[in-house]
Amino acid sequence: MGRKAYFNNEEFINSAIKIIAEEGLGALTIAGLSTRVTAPVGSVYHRFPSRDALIAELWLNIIESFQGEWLKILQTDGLKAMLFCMEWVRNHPNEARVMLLYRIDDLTSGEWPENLKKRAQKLSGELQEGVAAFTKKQFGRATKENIDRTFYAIHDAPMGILRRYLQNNQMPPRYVADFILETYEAVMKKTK
Amino acid sequence: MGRKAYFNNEEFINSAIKIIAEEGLGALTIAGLSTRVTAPVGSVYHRFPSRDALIAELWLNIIESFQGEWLKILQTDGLKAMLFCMEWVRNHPNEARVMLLYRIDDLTSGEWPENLKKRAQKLSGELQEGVAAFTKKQFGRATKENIDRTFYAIHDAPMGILRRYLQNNQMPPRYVADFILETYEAVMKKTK
DNA sequence: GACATAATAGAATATCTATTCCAATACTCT
DNA sequence: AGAGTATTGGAATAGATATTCTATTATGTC
Repeated sequence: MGRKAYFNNEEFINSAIKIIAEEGLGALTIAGLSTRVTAPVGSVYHRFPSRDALIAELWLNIIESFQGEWLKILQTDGLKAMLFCMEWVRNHPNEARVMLLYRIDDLTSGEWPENLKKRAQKLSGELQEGVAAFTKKQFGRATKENIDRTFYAIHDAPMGILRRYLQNNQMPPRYVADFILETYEAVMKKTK
Repeated sequence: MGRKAYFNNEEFINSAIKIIAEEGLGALTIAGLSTRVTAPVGSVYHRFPSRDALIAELWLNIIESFQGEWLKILQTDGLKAMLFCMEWVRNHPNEARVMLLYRIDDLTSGEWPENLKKRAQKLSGELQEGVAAFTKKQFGRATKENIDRTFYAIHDAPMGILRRYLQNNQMPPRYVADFILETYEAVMKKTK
């Protein structure tokens, strides 16, 4: 039933990620994306209702991929979760640039399709829960301050420094791991 | 000689900062800015050669203001410099949002006017020097790793967590100071 | 092989907003 | 007062690009 597809969603998503990572969000035009994939614009709109939806989709893909692994590791080991941030950035430079250098609020403007909203909510919920659970395990009680403390140690601080390298189109040096490790140990001591 | 000005550059700059901080970069249109200031668009273009130039100008104003004080403090005390980040964000919420949530590369697209380029270069140079000098004072030698370490402790880590609150339109709680303080002490011990 | 349909093709359209441009004003200086 | 000019005022223009729309082309089914 119907013609066979030459292209597939992933091609468009991945090319779009590359464009944003390499040339910035402004460089992501539907015409440009089509050219890059050697597809007609119609084939983009055949798959994605709008540019915003395409961007939301790629954003969710990235976050789901990162956060899924990260939370799994976090269930057993905070230290590893923190170091995983660094490895992930090194292994997914394009995705990392999109995730760290842009905020979703600025990537898209209009309303999101319902199904994407759901995915976003799910991600947000899982994040909250995962970090809260780890905080409780670590400190006994998951107060707001303790949760913030945890989030700082395993996410904000590592991502803060990694962002700087990505901004300058550099690969984070290995020794960055020392910094965030020392932070983790200092900030996550028990009995806080 | 000539008509007296109703408006002044600062009005436009400050309103533009507010617009970006409150509604995002995309909401900053020349027509919208004019409306907000109750000025005609001609008066914007009378002062700024282009939207990009206006944005570059407001960006430089913010960075100069922040970095100037910050580096001065850094000359004498790293701990205070780090805490200053936090106070500055609390005291300049709009400017902080622009500085922390956007990167200048994405704010503007075209070439900058020559004079703005100069200002940007000056800022960049002063930053390098200031941090290198402090690193040398702290660790004896300003190796690349030590400079990165310093930068992490007094800038990346604090800004990393502050960014998260700004993203959620929240004021960073006071206890954030504890986190970054503990980080500083752990990461900046001598003899590294 | 004809039909139904999924997908490609890409030209035409619609929209948004930066920028231009030309008057109209109000101020200073002589 | 008149000349010269900086500035306001805002309508008109231009350019970019997201989106629509109407073929056209394959593919599976009967």
